[in-house]
Amino acid sequence: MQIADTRISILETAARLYADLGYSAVSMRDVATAVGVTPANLYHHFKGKDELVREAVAHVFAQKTAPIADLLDAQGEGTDRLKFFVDYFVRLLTDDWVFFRLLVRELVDGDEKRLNDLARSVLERPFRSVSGLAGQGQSADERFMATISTIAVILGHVLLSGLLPHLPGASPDHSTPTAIAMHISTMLRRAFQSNAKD
Amino acid sequence: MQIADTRISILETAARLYADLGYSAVSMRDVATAVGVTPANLYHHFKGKDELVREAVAHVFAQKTAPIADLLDAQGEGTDRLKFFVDYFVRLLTDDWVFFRLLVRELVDGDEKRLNDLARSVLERPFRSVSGLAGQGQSADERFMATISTIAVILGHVLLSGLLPHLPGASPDHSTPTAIAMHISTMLRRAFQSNAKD
DNA sequence: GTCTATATTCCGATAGAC
DNA sequence: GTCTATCGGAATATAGAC
Repeated sequence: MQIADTRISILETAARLYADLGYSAVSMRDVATAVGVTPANLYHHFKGKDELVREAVAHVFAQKTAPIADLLDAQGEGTDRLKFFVDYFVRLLTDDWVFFRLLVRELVDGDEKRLNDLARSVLERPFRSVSGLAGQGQSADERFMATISTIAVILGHVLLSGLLPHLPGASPDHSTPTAIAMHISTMLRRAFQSNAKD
Repeated sequence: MQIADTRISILETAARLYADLGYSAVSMRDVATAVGVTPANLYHHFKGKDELVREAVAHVFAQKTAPIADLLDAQGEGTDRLKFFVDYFVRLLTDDWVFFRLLVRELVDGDEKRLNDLARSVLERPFRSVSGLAGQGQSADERFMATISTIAVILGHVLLSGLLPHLPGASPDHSTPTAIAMHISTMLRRAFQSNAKD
C-alpha cells in the first residue's frame, strides 16, 4: 500500500525503541521523530504514553505468539515435539530481539494485571502444548514444574547469551541458536524421560 | 553509628528505586527525597546520574556476590555441592528482589563494558565453582554449556515466578524457593550425572 | 489526520551561602 | 557536608488551524 498506516508504523517503531531502551527512557518526542511525524500526532492515535506503551507491547506479542501453539499442535505424534518446541522457541527469542526484550521487561516490571495479560496472550497456549511433552510418568505437580523448567532454561540461556563472551572458556559457537537448542533438548530429554525412580 | 553515612544511604536507596522502577524512571529528585536530602547533595557525592547508577549497582553486586564463591569453595568434596549451589542461588535471587532485578536489568540493558563488569564482579567466580560440578565425563564444551544451563534454569525460574499464579495448574507451593530449588537440583542431577552414552 | 504553537511540569545540573 | 535558589532544557499533554 502506498499510504502508510501511521498507527501501525507508530506501534512498531515505539515497540523497537521501548525494547532497546526501556519504556521510561523513550519520550513521545523520540517516537514521533523516529516515525517521522510530530508529537501531537501521537496523541491523536493514542490517549497518552501509557496507552502507547501497552498497545505497542500487545501489538508485538499478538504478532509473534499466534503461530507458536498452532505449529506445535500441527506436529504429529511421531515427531519429537519437545525438540521442535525448543528449536522454535530458542530461534524466536534469539532472532527477534524486540520480542525477547519486551518479554523480559514485562516479566520484571509488570504489575499483576500486565502479568496476567502476558500469561494469557503469550505463554498460556505454548505452556499447555508443552505440558504434555515432559515427564509423562510423573505427578501433576512434577509435570507443571518440568514445563516451567523447559521455558525457564530457554529464557535463561538467551538472557545470558550476551554475557558468554565475557566468561572464561567461552567460544562463539556456544552462542549460536543451533548449539543452544541442541544442548537444551539433550538436557531436557535426559532430565525428564524415563525416570521411574532415582 | 549515630551519624548516618549519607553516601551509603544514597547508594542503597538509589539501588532499591532503580531495581523497582528502572534507571531512567527514577530522577535525582526521587532519590534525594527518598533519602531525605536535597538533590544538590547528591551532586556533592557523585558527579551525576550516570555515576550514581553505576556505583549503586556496583555497591549491591559487591555486597551480595562476595560470599557466594567462598561458601562454595568451603564445601567439602563429600557434600552435594551442586545442590548446595542451587539452594543458595535460588534463595539469593528470591530473597533479594533488589539484587535480582538489578541483575536482570544489567543483562538486558548493559552494553559490552557493563556486561564485562557484571561477568567479572558477579558471575565469574560462581561460574568457575560450578563448572566442575556438572558433567564431569564430558568435553569442555559440554561442561561449559552445562554450567550455563545450571545458572540459566535458576534465573529463568525466578524470572517466571511472578507469572506462575496466572498459568493453568499452578499452586502457591510451586513458587516457594524450597520447591524451586528441589526441582532444579533433581532435574540437573538427572540431566548431567552419569551420561556415558544415550 | 497532521500540523504549529504553547502550557505546565519535571529533569539534570550548578552557583554560592552556611 | 548540606543547604537555598535557580538556570536551561526536555518531558507530557493540549488547543486550534488546515
